[in-house]
Amino acid sequence: MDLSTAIERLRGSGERITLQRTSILRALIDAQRPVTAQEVLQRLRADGCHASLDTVYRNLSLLASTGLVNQLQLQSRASSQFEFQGDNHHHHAVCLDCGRTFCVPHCPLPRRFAAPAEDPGFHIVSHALELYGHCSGCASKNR
Amino acid sequence: MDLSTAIERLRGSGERITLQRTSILRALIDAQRPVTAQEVLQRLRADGCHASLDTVYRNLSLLASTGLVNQLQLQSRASSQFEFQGDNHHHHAVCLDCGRTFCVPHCPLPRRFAAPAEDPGFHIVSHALELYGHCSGCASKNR
DNA sequence: ATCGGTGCAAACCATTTGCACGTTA
DNA sequence: TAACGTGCAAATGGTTTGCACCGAT
Repeated sequence: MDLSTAIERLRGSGERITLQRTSILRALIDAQRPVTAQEVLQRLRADGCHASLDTVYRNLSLLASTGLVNQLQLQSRASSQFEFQGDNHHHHAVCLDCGRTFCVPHCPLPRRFAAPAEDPGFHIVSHALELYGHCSGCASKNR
Repeated sequence: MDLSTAIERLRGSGERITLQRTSILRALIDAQRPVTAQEVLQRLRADGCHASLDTVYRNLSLLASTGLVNQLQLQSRASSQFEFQGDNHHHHAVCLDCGRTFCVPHCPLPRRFAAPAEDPGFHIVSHALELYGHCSGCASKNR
């Protein structure tokens, strides 16, 4: 999905299209990987768009509720990361050294997956898989 | 693994055995599922053990660094959850309504799993899988 | 013109930390 | 008794919120 499609979708759900909203979407699309709210703000500034951190949060949250953006809560990282939600289901690999997050297209989950033993009636609606390790950049630095 | 084994392991790595530490371990073992630091504190109080929240955090963090405790960061939940780390690898199912976390013994990951396309040299050391959905208790309430 | 969006500052809340005192080994 | 652990209170840092002004429709 590209920027203008995303904007049309937003407009379709009755939201106003502001400079900040457009820029935040563009920043996420440009990033190509999950980024923090702070990183979004920096990208906006670099882009010449004035916005405050609270506006970034407010909009990321709005975008997440429309499904255009996906919010990740990763282990051992203080702040959440946000990514533009293309239409493709995927997972993430997180570098334990630099905290950078990469996308992993493959999903190992079968259609039907075991329910928790303690609650066989648990109804699964979604899932998240994170791989933790060391990216090649950090691995070479540590050697 | 039981409480005394865990304590021996702690002692083995040169840590002092305090009343608080023992009680926190016991609370986690009793809980049988991941709980927040606050819940641990409540369990200590119910157990008649005086401790402050900071001590709970300090010890959970210490226990996590020794591997006796596993710290989970789940989506859409403000605070992290902690669980006693038995020797068994497992995953978690989180109820989107009540926030309760259940353990899922089965792991769908093959030994060798795809690396991120963007970084083929990424070295995976661990992973986490969370299933999100509705537990049977909440599902029946919502009906 | 209206109503939602934004910026600012202040509030919140989980978690962390400094320091003096208590406790384990 | 020598470290280390704990409690208290204060700091921290990401995120949220109240309110007055601004801008999109």
